[in-house]
This record gives sequence, structure tokens and C-alpha cells, in this order.
Amino acid sequence: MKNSQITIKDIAKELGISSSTVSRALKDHPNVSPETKKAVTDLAEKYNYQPNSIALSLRRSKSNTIGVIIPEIVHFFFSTVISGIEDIAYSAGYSVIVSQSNESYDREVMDTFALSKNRVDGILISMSRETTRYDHFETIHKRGLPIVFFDRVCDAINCSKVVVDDFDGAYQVTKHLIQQGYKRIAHLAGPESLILSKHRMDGYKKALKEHNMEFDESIILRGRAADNEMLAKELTTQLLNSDNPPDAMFAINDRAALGVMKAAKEKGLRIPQDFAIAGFSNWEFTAMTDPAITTVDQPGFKMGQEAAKLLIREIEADEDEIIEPETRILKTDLIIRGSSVVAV
Amino acid sequence: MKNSQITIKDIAKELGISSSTVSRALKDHPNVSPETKKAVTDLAEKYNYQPNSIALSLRRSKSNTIGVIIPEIVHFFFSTVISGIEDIAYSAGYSVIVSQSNESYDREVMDTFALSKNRVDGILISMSRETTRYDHFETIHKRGLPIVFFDRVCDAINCSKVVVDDFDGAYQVTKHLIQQGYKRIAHLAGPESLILSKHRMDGYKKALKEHNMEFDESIILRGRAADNEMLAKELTTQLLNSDNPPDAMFAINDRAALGVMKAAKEKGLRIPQDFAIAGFSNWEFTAMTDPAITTVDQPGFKMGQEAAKLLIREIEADEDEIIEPETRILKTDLIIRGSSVVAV
DNA sequence: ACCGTCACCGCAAACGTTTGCGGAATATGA
DNA sequence: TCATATTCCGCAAACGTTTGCGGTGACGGT
Repeated sequence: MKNSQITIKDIAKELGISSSTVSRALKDHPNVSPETKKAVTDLAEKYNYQPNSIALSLRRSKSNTIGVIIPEIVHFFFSTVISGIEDIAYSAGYSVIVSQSNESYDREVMDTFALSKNRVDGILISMSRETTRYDHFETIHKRGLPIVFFDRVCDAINCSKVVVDDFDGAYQVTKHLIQQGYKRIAHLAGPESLILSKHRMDGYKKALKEHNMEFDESIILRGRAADNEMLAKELTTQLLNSDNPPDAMFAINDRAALGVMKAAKEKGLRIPQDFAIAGFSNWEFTAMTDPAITTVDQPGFKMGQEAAKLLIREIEADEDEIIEPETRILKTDLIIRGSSVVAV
Repeated sequence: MKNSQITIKDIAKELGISSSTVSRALKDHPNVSPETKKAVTDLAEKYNYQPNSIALSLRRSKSNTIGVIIPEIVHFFFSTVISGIEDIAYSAGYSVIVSQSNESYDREVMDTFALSKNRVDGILISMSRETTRYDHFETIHKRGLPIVFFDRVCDAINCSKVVVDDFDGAYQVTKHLIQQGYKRIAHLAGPESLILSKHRMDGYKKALKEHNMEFDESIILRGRAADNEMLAKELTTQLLNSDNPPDAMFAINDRAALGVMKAAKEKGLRIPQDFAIAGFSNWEFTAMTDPAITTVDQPGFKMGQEAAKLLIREIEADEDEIIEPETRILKTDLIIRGSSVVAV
């Protein structure tokens, strides 16, 4: 009736044997007679015995739980990553506890220590946008807790990482815009605290250079517009009203791209005839706008899987065995839609 | 260096006192001299002592963890619910472990027992679409594990629930369509296994009746179209090509509404002049389509908060205290957009 | 000098499980 | 018949923490 789950002790008492024997019987240890085994397993089944995983954790000093810290669950990309993590963790016998930093550095620090206090066996992290100091990671990593970064990684910590090929993705999409005939391609950049912002910027630059187009700082939108649709819209409107406006825009992510699109529509530009738009991430809604937005697909599920695999590998490594940190780079996929080509 | 966190025993040994005293000193127990307290707390600080929560859980037979089972994390609505749950759980000192059923009954059963095995203190559930048997809930509930349902609730289990006022939301949105002058309003219904499908249908019927419009089974779309955009589109196309097509559609959710919209656009209908569309849930993308989709906002964050509060209240109730199951009904908000009115 | 009070502290059990070791009973060998 | 294996099982410690209870020493009062 109450939350009194049956324990090994109960079974032992009822059968008049010791808990040791019950424990061994349940795991089919050779040093237990078949009769005893049967008696034990029968009773265990009858009472629906479930081993107390907390006691187990204490005994083994292993919680079989991994912690995940992400900026926000409601972001489509991150929720697909979580699915990937769960997929691997679940089948390897781990529980997943997620916490979100809400893009706040302070909250991220708290989450990190909370997970450590909860004795997770390892942590998967995608940094908040605010994070520029890494002491909290350093601290728990030094303490021996395995960490794997994904997407928003931190170069200062020597551990495994999983990222997408931001450089190549940005290069491909910019090249695509160039090949479509656009002559003056602007870029809405991401926060400089994230390496991926730099990588995407570099990919953009490479494509320009390769096609003998010069990089023009005056059509680069910087600041906090990356995850603020309204701001992205405003800045784009300003840019479109300038003397020498661009005829295309590659935005660091899809949300920003949406702001860009609204600005262009409001200005009366035809998309993609007068103005082309491309984003990054392949968020769910990009297929639903009118026109649909050209973007770069990030394999979120795959990323979650890879990150979880790397982490679990490290968790389950033998004491003496040294695991070399490894960085996996996942390929992106260019998704061409109506915001950059006419007939699609 | 290794994952050897400092323990109470270590501190006790170093100070030459017993673990009992250390434990008491750390929680400012009166029976410990100020000097000892200082020595202990100083050392604890120096070594960055963190109580082992697993040992604590074992001692208290309480894990301070709550489990959440949802159909899919990637659904915008559910991810906002999780945020709400986390918000409350976090500040009450609970960890949250989420698992998704992927709309599969079998998976839901597995998840339920996995959480129970992991000794969570309580479970929050939103049922999968497939679920029609409730033995798994019954089993763990009888065992004394608190359960609270949210959104997709189960009437067969006598426990607390949190839902939105599906009936009223559907009534309001249907009434809105009627008031906009639409004469023949179709309905894309949800799976009959979910009570909310029935409630929304009833709200729809009430609005019709109130305005002397007759309920016509031939413009009710049933089946698996509710979460399948393609199917929703196909069925709508059929309906639009029938002899007496509707001039508006209230879809059970936004994804289906999107399928409806695509069908209408393909058919060449102008929205909202020739055909109006309304959805349910206020998913992120509904504001981004062209035109934006009229829908009913479900307060996901609030729902998560309420559900977590109810659960924690039950978890922390005294042994003898009897908590009466309670059903909270959250108000919805009609969001009027371009898919149902011209000038907006 | 004796007793009671008080402040402070340690012992040991408990939460549920695993596991090295030793012991008893039985079986096998010569 | 005795020595040696073999089979089966229990004891106790361990994981880290909390807590009721009892104990020690100091102190003040008579």
C-alpha cells in the first residue's frame, strides 16, 4: 500500500536465508543451489522485486545518470539534440536529467554545480551565450567528472566535443547565394563569445573570396540580433534603407532570418527576386513560411547521439585507461528553398 | 584528481572526531561547541565539501527527483511545459528526469517502470496517443507513487490533473469563426483516445448550436490526421473538392491547421476571404506563416508549474495526511490572426 | 564530599546492496 | 577410514549520511 518496495532483506527473511544468498541468487551466481535460486526468483517475481537503484548507486559510487545543460529546451534544435542523447543514454542504462541555463551565465554555473552535487556520472553541455569564463567547467572537470561539449563548445577545456561543420555550412550556403547571382551579400553575425559565430563568418568570407567578392564590414550586422527577431528586423530595415543596400542576407540562424524576411517584406521587396535570404539550423518553421527559408540543416539528433556516446565511453573507461579527447565534426546539409531560388 | 569527493568521514578523520559530530556541526546543531563547528566548517569549505546526495537519498528513502513522461520533447508545447516543471522543481530542490514515449504505448509503459525503478518521488505524465489501457499507471499508483497528469489526462486514475479548458477554447474559436461570417465550418478532429479531442469537439458543437447551425458529420475529418500534416492536407483537399465544401476549418491543433492551409492554398483559395482556418495550441510557427494562423493559446509554462506544484505538494505531504486529488483547469486565450480575419 | 545539571561528543544502527572470506556440510579420492 | 575437494551459504564490511541514546567531564549547589 505504502511506498514500501520489497527489498532483498525481505525476501531473505521470508525464506530464512541471508541477504547475500538472495543477492547472489538473483544474479545467477554459481555458488547458489538451483533450489535456492528458484525459491528466490519465484518470490522476487511474486512480490515484483525491483533492485533499489539508489542503494546500488551508493555501493558502486555511480549514479548511472548523466546531466545535460542547454540554453533553452524550447529551441527546436536543442530539443532534437536531447532526443538523440536520450536515445543513446536510455539503451545504455542511463537516466538523463536536463537543466537549462536560459542563456544566463549565472544560471549555467548553478546548474553545473547542482548536477555535480547530484552525483551525475558525466555532463553534456552547450554553453550559454553569455558565458565567457570557464572556471565552473574547469573545477568539476579537474575533479574527474567527464564533460563533453556539443554545438556551443569551449576550447579552453580539454575534453571531447561534438560540433557541426559550421565553417563548411556557411561556406556552402554563401556559395549558393553567389551562384544564384546575388552580388552584394550581407551577413547577420552571431555573438562573438561563441566560436561557431566565428566559424560561420569565416565560411562566409571564404565563399566571398573564392568568388572575388570583397568583404564589406558595412553590411555585417553585429550585436544581439542573433536571437532577437525584432532587433534583426530593425537592423535589416536600417540596412535596406542605406545608400548601398545588399541584395541578399545570410543570417547566423533561422530566427534572425525570419526577422530579416519580415523587414524585407515590409520594405516591399520581392523574395527571392529582389532580395534573397538564408538562415542556419533548419528549424521547424523555416519550411512553413512563405516563401520557405533556405537554410543549413544541423543534425541535432545525431549530435546528441554522438555526444552521449563519447561521454559514456569516457564514463565507462577503466581507471588506468586514458581516453584522448576527441572532436567530432558533423556534416551539414544545405536546404534550398524559396527564399533564395525562384522555381522550387 | 579522481572523482574522490570529500566526505564527512574524511573531515572527521582529519579532525580526530566522529562523523556524527561533523554531520551535526554542518547543520548547526546546538549540541556542538562553537570551536568544533568552526573547525569543521572551515575544513568543509577548504575541501569544498558537498553532501553525497545518493547517500542522503538512501537514508531518507527519498530521491528528490521527479520523473516526467511526455509524448515528444520536440513539440513546442511540451517543451514549454517542461520549462514550467523545471522552474518549480528546481526551486523546490528537485531534479527532473524526462523521458519521451514517442507516442508509443509500449515505450510509455517501459518509461513508467524505468522511472519507478529509478526511485523517483513522483511522476508527471502526459499520455501517448496510443494509450488506451492504464494498468501501468494503476500499478505504480497503487504502490504509493504520486502521479499527476497534465494535458493528455487519464480519467481512470484517481489523481490530480492539470488541463486547459479545451471545451471553452474550442467554443471561443468556433464562435469567432461564426461571428466572422463563415457559414459552413468544418472540424478536423483528434484521436478519440484522448479526452481533449472530445472536449474540443463538444466546444465546437456548442458554438454551432448556439448559433443555430447544424452539426454536419460529413465535414468532420477524423482519423490520424491530427498530427500528420500530409494526411491533414490530403483529407482537406478531398473535402474542398466535394459537392458542398466548407468555408472554414477549425483544426484540433496547429500542425493539422498547417496541412489544411497548404491544401487551401494549393486549391487557389484566398485566406481568409474564401476560406478561414483556425488551429489550437499557439505553436511557435503559427505566427510565422502567411497569413498567420488564428489559434488558441495553451499556457504550457503555467501548466508545467501547476502540475509540478500539485505533485510536490503530494510528495511532501505527511504520512497520515490525505491529499484529495484536484483537477486544475487553465484558461485559454484566443489568438486572432490573419487566417480568419482580413484586417489584422 | 556528594549529587544533579549541563554541554559536548561518540557509538551504533539504519537505509539496500554487493562481495571477499571463511565455515559447514557433503562428496570424492586413495 | 581419513584426508581432500567441492558445494553451498553466512558474516561482516563497505558505500555516506543521519540520529536516538548513552557516556564523559566540568561545574555549581548543598
